[in-house]
Amino acid sequence: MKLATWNINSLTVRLPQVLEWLAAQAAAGAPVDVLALQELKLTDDKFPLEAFSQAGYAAAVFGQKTYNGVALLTRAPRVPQDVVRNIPGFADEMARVIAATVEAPGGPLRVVGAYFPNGQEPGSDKFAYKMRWLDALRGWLREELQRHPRLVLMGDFNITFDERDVWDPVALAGTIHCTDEERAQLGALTALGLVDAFRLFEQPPKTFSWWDYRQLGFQKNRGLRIDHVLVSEPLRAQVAACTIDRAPRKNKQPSDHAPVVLTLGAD
DNA sequence: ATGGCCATCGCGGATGGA
Repeated sequence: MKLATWNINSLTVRLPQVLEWLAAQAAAGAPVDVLALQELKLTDDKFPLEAFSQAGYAAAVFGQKTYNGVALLTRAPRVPQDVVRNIPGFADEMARVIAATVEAPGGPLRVVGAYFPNGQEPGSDKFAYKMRWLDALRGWLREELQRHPRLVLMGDFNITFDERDVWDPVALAGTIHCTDEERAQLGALTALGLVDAFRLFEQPPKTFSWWDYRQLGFQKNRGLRIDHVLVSEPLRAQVAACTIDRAPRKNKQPSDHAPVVLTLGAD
């Protein structure tokens, strides 16, 4: 079973690339079973349900005009069940979280797709919002993990774990995505019993999931690893692989993010 | 380097992203 997360920075612009990527995975013999999308930047009524349906996918959508917006795609015959939008009990104008249960080998899987706040700059109002949002996410996930021990949290976290995730850890020390406060929040999340699937495996150094559009960031591999897949402890033994697919970042009009892919074995 | 790039809204240039 294959799951993936991808911040596509406008589904209006990137729909053809998403369909093309899904088709390429299937053609390679390993179709994507669940895809979490972030930054749709469109409302639910503009979501291309029909196009995904023709590609063999059902969808749960939580859209928003201009900013944010998240969705979960599931390959037929799977459908997203028990869908939850945003963090229950946390009032939020922004569409950042969508959760659903999907069938999987070894039992149902709870999948949480999330677009974490950027935070802009330490000390800013947006940074304070990011911290509040992370507090609320953690509180909710603690309960969610009790209800659903087999849980995957994936998305654009907008936080690096450590200096391995940063192209220039010295120059970027203490800047947004790299602050101690953000990393402490990430640590608190993993302390709930969530594991960074990517680091369960030996990985090439300087593997990133995002590159700035400016200054030939991708060509020079000046990037960050800020998109993550976290799995709950009961799933750890099932994790067969976790990789970042740089190929779509080479497209003509790419998203600034690349998809992160998780492969789960039978058990 | 005051920024470079990209998407949105909307038709100029601000805002947000990371």
